Amino acid sequence: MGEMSTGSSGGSEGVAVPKAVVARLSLYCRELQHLVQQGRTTINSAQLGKRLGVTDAQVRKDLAYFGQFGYPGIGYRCGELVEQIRRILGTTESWSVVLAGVGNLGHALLRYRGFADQGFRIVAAVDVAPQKVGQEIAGVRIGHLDRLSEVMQAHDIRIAVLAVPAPQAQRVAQQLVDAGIVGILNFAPVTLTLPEDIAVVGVDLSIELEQLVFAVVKKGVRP
Amino acid sequence: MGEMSTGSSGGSEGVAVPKAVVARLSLYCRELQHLVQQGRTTINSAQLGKRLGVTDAQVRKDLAYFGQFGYPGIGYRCGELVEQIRRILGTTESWSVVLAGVGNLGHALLRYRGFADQGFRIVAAVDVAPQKVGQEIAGVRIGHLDRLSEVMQAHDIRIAVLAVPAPQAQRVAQQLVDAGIVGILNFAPVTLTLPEDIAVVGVDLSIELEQLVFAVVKKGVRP
DNA sequence: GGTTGTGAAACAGTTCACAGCC
DNA sequence: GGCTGTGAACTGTTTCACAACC
Repeated sequence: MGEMSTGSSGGSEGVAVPKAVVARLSLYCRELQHLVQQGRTTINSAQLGKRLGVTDAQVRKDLAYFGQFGYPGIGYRCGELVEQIRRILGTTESWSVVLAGVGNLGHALLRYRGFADQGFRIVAAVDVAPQKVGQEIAGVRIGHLDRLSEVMQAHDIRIAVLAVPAPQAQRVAQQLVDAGIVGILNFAPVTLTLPEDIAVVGVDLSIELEQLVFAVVKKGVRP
Repeated sequence: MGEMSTGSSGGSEGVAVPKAVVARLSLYCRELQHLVQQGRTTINSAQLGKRLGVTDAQVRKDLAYFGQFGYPGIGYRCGELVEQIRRILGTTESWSVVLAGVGNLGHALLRYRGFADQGFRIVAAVDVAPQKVGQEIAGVRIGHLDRLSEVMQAHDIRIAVLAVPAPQAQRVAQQLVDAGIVGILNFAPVTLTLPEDIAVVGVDLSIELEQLVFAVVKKGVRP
């Protein structure tokens, strides 16, 4: 579990950044993009924080992990800060993504417009069902899982979205890793066991609902 | 907001429970359910923790917030602990859910089997598009957003899944609250502004990918 | 033997408050 | 005047380590 104490290799930042800070960075970025769309040019830490339910000091501290982006007496320039955060997150350039598993959810993810807006492009999909392989959905051709390596090399893909049924998830994840994938967004309701150098972010829709139910029950509500 | 009282057994919560603890509770529960399916009857904190990447002490401390569920020398009985955690989370009984917004994502959520497995039932859906209203998908009738109150009362619904486009999200969320919804699982990429007593859990698919990209870039990978 | 539950210690994250800057 | 960036203080969370128990 504990690694990367000596902040070397690749990343330009020395100190370890709390995971919670990175999560908030995405929220700041999203809110700032909305502000830019509305034509707003500057915002201060208190105003930005209030919109997201965090304190002004928190906003400043979070950003201070990565540099000095504000202007004393003014605040932050919205457009400029969006670019800086995108640079920090690594989303200034567009990322090519492969989708593994074109079921209900995979199908919806292929058509989801939100990804493109943030610089993500699902450029390929793979599945094992013969009736799906060869099809094209939202302009994306579905290949066979066994041809994964070819697909990945053809499109220079590094990260994958895993949307296969739970029983297949571990096996397919391993195939993704074998083919060279270094990051997986996992929608299957299982904990993947993979090499430490593979990044995994899990999204379990039922768990999100459970967390909501707990918050609701805490307030005294019952089904 | 909590007061301490209640003697010992019969677990009711007095102390504030960290959000992170509740999140892990869901993970424990999911893993335990898999274990039960495999026929396993007991597990100790170290084994359970290892599967999820947390320490044994963490597992025990998390559970200790809610009572004493383990057996010294043995560990935890899987089936029993699943029930206890479900009781804590409030998911022993089935929850009825309304889906607001039957686009790509909403469509997939209506068909998603994972919800039913965890005791969630999307029993109604609402939208505003005339060609969608009146349709039936996965056995769920789509009603008009304006008839929300009737739909909710008919099915005794407390919580909602919000899957409308970003520009409509705040307005529709307000309508949900006005109709009596007390918890919202929000898939729209916006921060909702709602009364404090409304529970909101946000899932932004692009943000999840951003977090994955950051983790990958940290390791030295580039698109 | 093995394992839990839990105070105490250690660590991490957040808030405070103010110097410095515009 | 307004606001950021940041060390120091504080709060919350995780880990340690051991008595109690099976």
